[in-house]
Amino acid sequence: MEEKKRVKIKELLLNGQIGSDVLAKGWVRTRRGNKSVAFIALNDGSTINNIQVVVDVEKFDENLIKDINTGACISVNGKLVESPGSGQRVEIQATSIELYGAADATTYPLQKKGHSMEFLREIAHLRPRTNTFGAVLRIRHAMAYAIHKYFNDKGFYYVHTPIITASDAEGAGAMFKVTTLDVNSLPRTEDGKINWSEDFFGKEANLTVSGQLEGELAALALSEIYTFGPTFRAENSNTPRHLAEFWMIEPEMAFYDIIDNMNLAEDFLKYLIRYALDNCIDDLDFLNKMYDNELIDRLKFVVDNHFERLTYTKAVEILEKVEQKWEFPVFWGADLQAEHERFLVEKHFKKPVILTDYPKEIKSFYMKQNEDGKTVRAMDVLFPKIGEIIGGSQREEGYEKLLARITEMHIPEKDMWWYLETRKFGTAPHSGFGLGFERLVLFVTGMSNIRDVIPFPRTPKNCEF
RNA sequence: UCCUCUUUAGCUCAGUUGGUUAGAGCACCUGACUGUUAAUCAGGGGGUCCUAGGUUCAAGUCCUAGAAGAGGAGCCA
Repeated sequence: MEEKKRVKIKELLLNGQIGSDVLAKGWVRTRRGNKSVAFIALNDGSTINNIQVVVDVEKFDENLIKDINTGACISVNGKLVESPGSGQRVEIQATSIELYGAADATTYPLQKKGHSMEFLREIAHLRPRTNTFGAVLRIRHAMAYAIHKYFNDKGFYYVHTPIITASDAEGAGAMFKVTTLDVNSLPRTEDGKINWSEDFFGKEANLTVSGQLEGELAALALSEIYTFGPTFRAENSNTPRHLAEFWMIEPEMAFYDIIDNMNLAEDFLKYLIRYALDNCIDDLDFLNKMYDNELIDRLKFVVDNHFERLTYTKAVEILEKVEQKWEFPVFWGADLQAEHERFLVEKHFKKPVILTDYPKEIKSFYMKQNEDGKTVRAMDVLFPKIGEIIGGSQREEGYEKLLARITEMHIPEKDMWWYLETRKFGTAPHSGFGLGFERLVLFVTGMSNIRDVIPFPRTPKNCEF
């Protein structure tokens, strides 16, 4: 007998030929019906849409049909026919069904009805089988693919920066220690401090908080590069926008000034959102209907409008003039708080905003200093709902100026020797930025909690699965 | 880390001023129904009221401590 090939449900629904014999495999979403006919909604993850399998009950073993309930995995042979019922174009008239795995209805935690996001987080091993997580995971994949495609098409090289690092220089946040020492009996030096020279790397090591500094090294050789990998922050942040383990995209470009950097960031974000609209519309329609009925309009709005660009100084002027009580005072030199950023994006400009030229005191040591001596060429891209989605800057390429900042900010020069050498030998103007991948997926899916756009969220007090 | 709220059936929740045997919808089980669309209809089973201690004749309900979850803030991406 000829072995039939499984066809994905997405393909069957899109291009399935009426009258053809087909083989479909997937997980049962629901089973409905009566004594003589059963309807099975089958999903294999290739699309948010289910295919309807119609079973003439009398032709099948009664016990087999009984076991085909929500969560079961089956293989279906049958004929693809036009559906007489409304709601679907085609359906499979089953001729034989193989049960791969039953799912005991009394203990299977997923129901046909919706569940709360909180409950689904407790069963993260099963939540990919829900419509919502299927949609989110497909969109997440599409965004990862589009990121690589965008940069590849522009001639950027994908550089793998280290995940374990000995430098703690960027100061982006608290780090996770990496060690093979026996924590119950740590080796000590004579003055009682931990003797890291006995550890695996012979010195203190941590999980990276950013690949930027290493990315700069590559950009000062390959011109245009990007990193895309996991990063780790040991901050005790309990918010819907923070994770202890998250993925970050960090392009770094030689010969780009701050304007080029902004142009790239805006074009990049619009490209990604447009890609989602062009390639994930079924999933977006579902999310738009179930969670956020302004989602698609908001995505289109971002694609169609210029991001508002203004300096920090100008933003402070606007905020100072506004008749509004702030929880945190606004004055030149203060870091802008969430309430201020939200006001600018959601009330004042009503569109994405790029703020530039922040006071140097509130920004990192590596940012290029302006001639005014007070500000640096930083840029933050602020989005509605999620706030800062991108942070970036033109980098300080002058050796003396960089060294002065490092000294001022009490960063150990000996740890930064390799970074400083790029300014000593063949330095070049260059720029870059960081995009939090989950923040992007959060915006594109309209989900409200970042724990629901990554398969296995790592947050304080949570490292299950 | 700070502030606020929440925790009762598998899930989502109600539970009055502290008072008899703890309530609903959905899910599940049984039955009915020859084309369903989160199918429908009838019946049934199902409880460590988050944990520990306390007040009281009596605690799901009041008090204290703790745990977990959520929202806001800070930190940031």
